[in-house]
Amino acid sequence: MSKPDKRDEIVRAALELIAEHGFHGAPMAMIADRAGVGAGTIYRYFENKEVMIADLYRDLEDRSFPVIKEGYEPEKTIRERFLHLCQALLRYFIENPVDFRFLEQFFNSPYGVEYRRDKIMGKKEGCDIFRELFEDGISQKSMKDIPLVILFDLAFGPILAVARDHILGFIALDEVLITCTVEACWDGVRR
Amino acid sequence: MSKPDKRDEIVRAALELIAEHGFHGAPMAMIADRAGVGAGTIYRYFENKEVMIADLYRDLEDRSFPVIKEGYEPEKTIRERFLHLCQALLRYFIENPVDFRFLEQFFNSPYGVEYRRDKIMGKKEGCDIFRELFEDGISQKSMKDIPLVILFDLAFGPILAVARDHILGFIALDEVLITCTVEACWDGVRR
DNA sequence: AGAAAAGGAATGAACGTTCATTCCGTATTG
DNA sequence: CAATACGGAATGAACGTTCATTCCTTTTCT
Repeated sequence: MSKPDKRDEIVRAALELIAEHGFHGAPMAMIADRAGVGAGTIYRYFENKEVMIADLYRDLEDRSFPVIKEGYEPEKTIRERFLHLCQALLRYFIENPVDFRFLEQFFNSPYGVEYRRDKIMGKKEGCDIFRELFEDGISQKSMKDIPLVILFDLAFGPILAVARDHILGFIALDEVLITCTVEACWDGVRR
Repeated sequence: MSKPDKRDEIVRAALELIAEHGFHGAPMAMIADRAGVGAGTIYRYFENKEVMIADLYRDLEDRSFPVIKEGYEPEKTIRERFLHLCQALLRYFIENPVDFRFLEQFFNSPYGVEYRRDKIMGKKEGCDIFRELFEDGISQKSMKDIPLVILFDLAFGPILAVARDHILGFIALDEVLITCTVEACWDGVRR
């Protein structure tokens, strides 16, 4: 394929560098360099760095959500759905470390925090499969009856921590450890 | 105005600004300003910004560890010790949001990652109460027999996530919710 | 008075962004 | 068909800003 679009090259380079060095450690000049384009070219595709980061995130959502939802069967039990989703999430992170590191940077930045605020406080709709699952879990009394946000933290806190430690090389996750971790998360949220 | 040492003022100002805006959003000039000192004065107390950040972290450890260990009784059961420690930790974060936000920034930065690498990979000794507790927990078969790092993530992942959400205003933690959260963490790590 | 501490303007490096210019594929002309 | 004109895409040197750090003057302390 002759056409790795310039934009695609920029997106790839930006994701890599931001994942590796954070927003402030990834100057536009360096991104342009790695993408093999001129510094000014980036501004033909993105209004400025801030907008570029937001677009990077949107692209990433569009790529990752379908993968994570793949094979999800809403008819199964709460427990099975939970395990499936958490495993899919953890696997996605392990297989796409650049995406994971970028997400960490994003959600630790002011933009990410604001994004989350909008989502929690109503407005936005996102990967609502999770929300539905947890609401079902509570009303069917298979999960603890505590605020949704805390339930999320109990489930995703460990997933994110474990993914980070794997990617940083502090542990080597295999199938067995993934299963252990996800089941331990279930122990945390189950009633 | 006898006491508040210049150094203390600088530390306070730096902690606040870094907690609020991150390392890159807290220029030395702004720190000097808030501390009520000249820009050059900072360099009489800290060799440079990097060293200052490391010192800030060490100061913070010295202040927080004693508070968290307070009232810890090594004779009690694993479960009781775990609950005590996690509650103390979560309470400390809630009562010292500036410290918490600084720690988040620190551990998301290259320095923090390197610090953690040293600690996990042997060399350093830190708040070893936790390590001891978890090793006891495994050998006494009251905790899951999985790698220590994962056990840490299962316990602290949710604690940190919940503390963050509280400080960002996404939930309002009270005594009841703190207890719920910590007990859910126990459900995650217990055998 | 002399030494130590504090101050803040000066410095130079690094950054995001701009813009005059170049490049290149396509349309137009003779 | 060859030569020329055109226009949007791409470029990267240059700009203005911001930052950490230095340096020299002023203030404070003994």
